[in-house]
Amino acid sequence: MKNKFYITTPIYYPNDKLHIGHSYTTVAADTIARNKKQRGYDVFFLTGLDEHGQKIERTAKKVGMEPKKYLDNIHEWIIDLWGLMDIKYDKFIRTTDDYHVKAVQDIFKTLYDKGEIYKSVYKGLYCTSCETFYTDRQVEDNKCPDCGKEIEIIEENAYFFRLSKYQDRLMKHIEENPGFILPVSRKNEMVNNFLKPGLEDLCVSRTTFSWGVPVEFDKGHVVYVWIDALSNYITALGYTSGDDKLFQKYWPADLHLMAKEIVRFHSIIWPAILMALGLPLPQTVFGHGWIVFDGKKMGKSTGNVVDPKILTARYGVDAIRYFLMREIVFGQDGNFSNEALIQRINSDLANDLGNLLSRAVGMVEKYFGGELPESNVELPLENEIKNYCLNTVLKVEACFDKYELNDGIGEIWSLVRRMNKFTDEMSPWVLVKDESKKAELAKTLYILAESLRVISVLISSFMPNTPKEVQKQLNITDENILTWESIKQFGLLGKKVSITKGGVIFPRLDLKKEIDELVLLNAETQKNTMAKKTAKFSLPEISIEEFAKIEIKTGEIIACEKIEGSDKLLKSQVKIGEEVKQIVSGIAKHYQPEGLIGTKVAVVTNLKPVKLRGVLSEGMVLAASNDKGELKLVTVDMDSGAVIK
RNA sequence: CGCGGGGUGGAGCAGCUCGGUAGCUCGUCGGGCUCAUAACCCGAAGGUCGUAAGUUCAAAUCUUGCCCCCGCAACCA
Repeated sequence: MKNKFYITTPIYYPNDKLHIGHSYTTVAADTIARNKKQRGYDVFFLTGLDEHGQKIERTAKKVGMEPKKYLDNIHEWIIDLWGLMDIKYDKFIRTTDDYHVKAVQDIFKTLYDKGEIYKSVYKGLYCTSCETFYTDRQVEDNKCPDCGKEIEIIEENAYFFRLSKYQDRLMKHIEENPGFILPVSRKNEMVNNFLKPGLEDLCVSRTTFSWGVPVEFDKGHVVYVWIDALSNYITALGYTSGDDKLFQKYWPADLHLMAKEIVRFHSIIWPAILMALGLPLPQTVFGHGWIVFDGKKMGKSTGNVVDPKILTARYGVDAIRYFLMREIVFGQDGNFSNEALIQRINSDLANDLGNLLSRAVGMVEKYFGGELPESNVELPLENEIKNYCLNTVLKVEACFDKYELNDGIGEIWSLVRRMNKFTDEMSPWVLVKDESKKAELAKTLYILAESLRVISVLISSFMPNTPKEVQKQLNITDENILTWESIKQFGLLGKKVSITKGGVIFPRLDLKKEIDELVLLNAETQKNTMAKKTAKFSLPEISIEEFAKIEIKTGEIIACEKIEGSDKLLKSQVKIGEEVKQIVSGIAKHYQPEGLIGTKVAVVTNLKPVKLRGVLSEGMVLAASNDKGELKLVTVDMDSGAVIK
């Protein structure tokens, strides 16, 4: 009986655009899944989309689409991305899928019937933007501790989950199962920050929006994200549906993989829900780190968004997957930079691996016309190499089991280097000159070829395509010697090896040239997507009457200064005809205050005044900005006070 | 005291949970080789592990204080 292995990524929330971080999680999960599969586990790999909630509802509205339509577009885009990244999931769940909706309703009802969920009146501080309630202690100055916006006091009927009840059991479980939350630093964080201060019951329904799973027995209530999204891990397996074979087989999950910011939900709330349902808990919740770009968090405003589609198109999926899994210590924050990517490709893939294949195959062809004869001599180094290969396989297994992916790859690459060294130690180009050393020569090349067989299998979980090319050049067709078990034996490659020299698998890249190209490509794509986006998601039409409500006039800036404590805001006095208005604008990064004096700009004059950073603003200065973060004020060569229509 | 991450040879990082010879990749310098993708192999230089104090026979690793960098969050009318 094979062991099963159930692995999940979070279901991503497509409110904002997905970025390389999501690819990172998914690639990591795919790599682990492939490795387990290779090693004979019966693997089930789940990923998907979290499609409910107020933010989705709003975003869809903003772009003038039905939520479902909006989500369908995104869904398509992601399926395409995962295809490009060679992600082989077993199931893709969407929380809008019928079976999920039904199962969530069942779960909610069950918990309610069991008394795990109770109805109560919530009177509390609520942030509409974050869709979150906060306690008195968390809120300061009437501002949301998370987003800083105004907090409203809301009183609503809502359902609560008895989270507090599970405090002790959770604590006990975490202490007794050291592998439950990984890495360990994250476990400590959970215990110290959340469990020790004490858990409060959790509000699990909402009446403030409707885009979600309705609570069947109480119209107007919608199941909130905790139960809706987290339970995807069991509903995807058919939990509560008529057919729960998959659930019986695969639950509990062996690994919930995610980025560190959502470890809390998975290590506290989710287990408590499972306890309430009387279900076993997942084996491991693993929180990996974030990817930063050139030391800075990536973002649209900084123009450093890494587009996985561009990168895979240019360098191939394998190179990108290799880089992500190799460069970043799994579990910690890591850096992504174009330089590092190119250097990795050059040194590891081209120089070490590609070159090893190239020189080995090249010599078989050059010295033996592509057909390696059988050789029975034993080389002094043979045993050492054999053991090196075997040990590497075992070490890689251990690394994968501890989810130390980058270390695992490191082990494989020391084998690659060992083989390059072996080549030098044997110096086949010297042996070839001595007719009596023919057998040693043949054996040397055989060992090289055999080690490449082992390497090709070792790398296949994170590089799905390269092994095929290696195996093609070595003419390996027998699937039996490409299994994980088979590489625990050295010498399975047929005694007579024939090779087919192929192309260079990883060409060396010109660092400077590539960096320039990438910057260009990135800028272009961003422009394109931006153009597409505005075309697709333009604002709804308005009537001339509506437009007429906006009063725009020319105004002359007569004074301007920076606002203390803000790096973006300028405060200007603008003369509009006879009147002077004070206007605050977010242009400090683009203009020096002194330079603006005398500038004639377009001003919206009938905007409702507001306070920004405590400073009154009585209008809006118009400016044009593009996706590169450039900004230019709209200037008008007319007397101040002229009406713009 | 908003939250979080981090300060280790020129660069990027590992090691820290469970104290005990400071390790890896890149770069630099010198050498070797010529099968190979100007690649490969060997050797060398280079670190008081941010700082101060404490615990200890022993601290990069544990404790405490301080300094510095970064990300998030906020203002964009």
